[in-house]
Amino acid sequence: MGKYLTKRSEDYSKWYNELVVKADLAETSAVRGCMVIKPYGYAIWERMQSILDKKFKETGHSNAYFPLFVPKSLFEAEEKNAEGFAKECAVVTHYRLENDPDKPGKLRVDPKAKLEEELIVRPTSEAIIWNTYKNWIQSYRDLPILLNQWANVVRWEMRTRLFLRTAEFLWQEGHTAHATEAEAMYEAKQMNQVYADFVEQYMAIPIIQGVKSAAERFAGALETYCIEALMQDGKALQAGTSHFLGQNFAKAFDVKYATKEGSLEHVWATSWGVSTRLMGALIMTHSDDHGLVLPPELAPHQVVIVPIYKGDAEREAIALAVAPIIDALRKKDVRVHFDNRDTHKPGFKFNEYELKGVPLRIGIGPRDVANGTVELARRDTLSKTTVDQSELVNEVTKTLADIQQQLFARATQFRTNHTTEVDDFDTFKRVLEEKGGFISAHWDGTEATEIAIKESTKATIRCIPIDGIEEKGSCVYSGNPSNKRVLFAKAY
RNA sequence: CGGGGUGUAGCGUAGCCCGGUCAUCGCGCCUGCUUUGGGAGCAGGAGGUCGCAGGUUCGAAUCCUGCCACCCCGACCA
Repeated sequence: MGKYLTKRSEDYSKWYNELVVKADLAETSAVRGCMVIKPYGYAIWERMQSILDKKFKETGHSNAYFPLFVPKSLFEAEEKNAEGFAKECAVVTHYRLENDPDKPGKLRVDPKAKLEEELIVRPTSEAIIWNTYKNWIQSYRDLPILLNQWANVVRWEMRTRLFLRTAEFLWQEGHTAHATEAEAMYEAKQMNQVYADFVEQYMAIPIIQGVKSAAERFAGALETYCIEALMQDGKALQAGTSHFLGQNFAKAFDVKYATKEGSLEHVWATSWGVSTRLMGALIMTHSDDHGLVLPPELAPHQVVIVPIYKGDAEREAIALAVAPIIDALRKKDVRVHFDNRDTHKPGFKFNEYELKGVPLRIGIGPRDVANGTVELARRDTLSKTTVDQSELVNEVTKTLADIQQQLFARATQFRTNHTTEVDDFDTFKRVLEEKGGFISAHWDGTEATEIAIKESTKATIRCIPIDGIEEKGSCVYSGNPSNKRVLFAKAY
C-alpha cells in the first residue's frame, strides 16, 4: 500500500479525498463547497470534453451559450422543475456594494441597490433556454434545434465532496426542440447511448443503461434515461442522464410551431448532461492504494519517460538517446512526457507518476543506453519489462490498448461479482449490508414500495435496465406481481 | 438544518482534563557537501496573530461565552 494513502477498506471516504488531493487533481476552495480543479485534473476534464464534443457534433449538435442568471419569474414557469431545484438555489438580490459607514475599510451591500426581481444562479438551464427558444421557433421549418452548452452551474448542496457533489460544477447540457414526440424520444435515447459509449470505451467504466423510476426522475421530465456505474466501495453512481421532457417546457414557456398542415402545436423537448462528477467515477472505479489509474484514452500523458543518470555527462547522453524515442512515439500520436527535471530523483518520479496514474513509464539509464533497451512499467499491473528500443513503439501502442481493455475487463468483473439477484427482503437487507453493490430484484412498480425500501435500507432504485429480460416474479418487498427485475443500490 | 467531531508553521500533529521556560515532533521548504536503476544521507537554517472576538486571571493554546470554518453521519443531490 502506498504510504500516501489510507487503506480503502478502512475508510473509503477519506481514501478518496486524500487521493484526489495527493494526485494533484483538485482541492477545496475558500468558497464554501466549491473546488479548485488543478491543472492535472483539468487536463483530464479537457480530454473528456474534446471526445464528448466530437460525439455531439457527429450527432448533429452545435454549441451555444446562455446566461448564468435566470430571472425568478422564468425559473418558476415550469412548476415541477422549479420545485425540484428550489431548495438549492443561490439567489442574487443586489447589484452594488458601498463603503460601510460603521466599519472603515469594509464594504456592505448597498440597500438602495436591491434588484426588483431576484436572479437565480442557474442550477440547470431549461428555463432560460426555453424562454429563448420561444423566440426562435415559429414553424416546423425552425425545427429541430439541437444545441449543447458547456457551462458551470450552482447547486447549494448541504454537504459537498470533491468532484462528486460540489456547490459549483462544470458540465455540458444539451437542450433540443423537436416537432414530434417520436423524434424527441429518439434523441433522448440516442444521447444516453452516446454517454454509455463514451464512458465504457474511453473511461473504461462499465455502465448499466436504464430508465429512472418516477421518484428518481428529473424534475420536469416525463422519462429519464441514465447510465449507472458501480464504485469500488459497492455504492452506485449516476454517471449521466438524458431526459425526455415531453411538452412540459413548451407549455410552460408557450413554445408552439406551425405544422405543414397549418395547425399550431407545442414542441417536444429533451435535455441531457454529464458533469465533472465523471471525474469522481473515474477515480473511484480504477484507483488503487498506489494512487490514480488512468485509462490510456483519457490520460493527459500516456507515457512518461524518466531518465536515470549520475552527473551532467550521463544526463546529456540519455537526453540524446531519448529524443528519437519521443519523436517516434509522437508520430504514432502517443502523448508522451519526458521528465528531465534535475531537481528530483528517479525514485521520487516513479512514485509521483504512479500516484498520478500515468499508464506507462519508460525508465532509461546508462545500462539501457549501452544495451539499446528501456525499462517499460505498467501502472495497472505494476509490472516491469525490459524492451528493445527498436521494438518500443509497437510495444507501447500494443500495451496502451491492452491496459485500456484490461481496466474495463477488471471493472466489469468487479461489477459482475457485486451484482446479486435477490428474491426475498431479508436476503436483500443482508446482501446490501454485507456485500453492497447492485441488487437485482423484482419491484411491484409502486412509489410506496420504493419509499418503504429506501427508508428501511437506504437503497434506492438506480434504474430499470433497458435490456432487462421479461420474467414473472413477485416484488421483493410487497410480494405483488412483477414482470421485470430492477437494480437497487446505495448511491452517491 | 439536526447529531457528532476538529481547528496549533505549507501539510500532518503533541500539548488542553490539571493555566505559569510548552509552543512539540514528523514531512515539506532553504543552504552546503555526498548522492541519483523505487519516495536519499549528514550538517546547518528559515518559517507560528495556537480559527476569530470578547471575558475570567498577575498570567490563557489551555478555563468561560459568542461567532466562523472544515470533516463525518442524517435529510438533499449530477
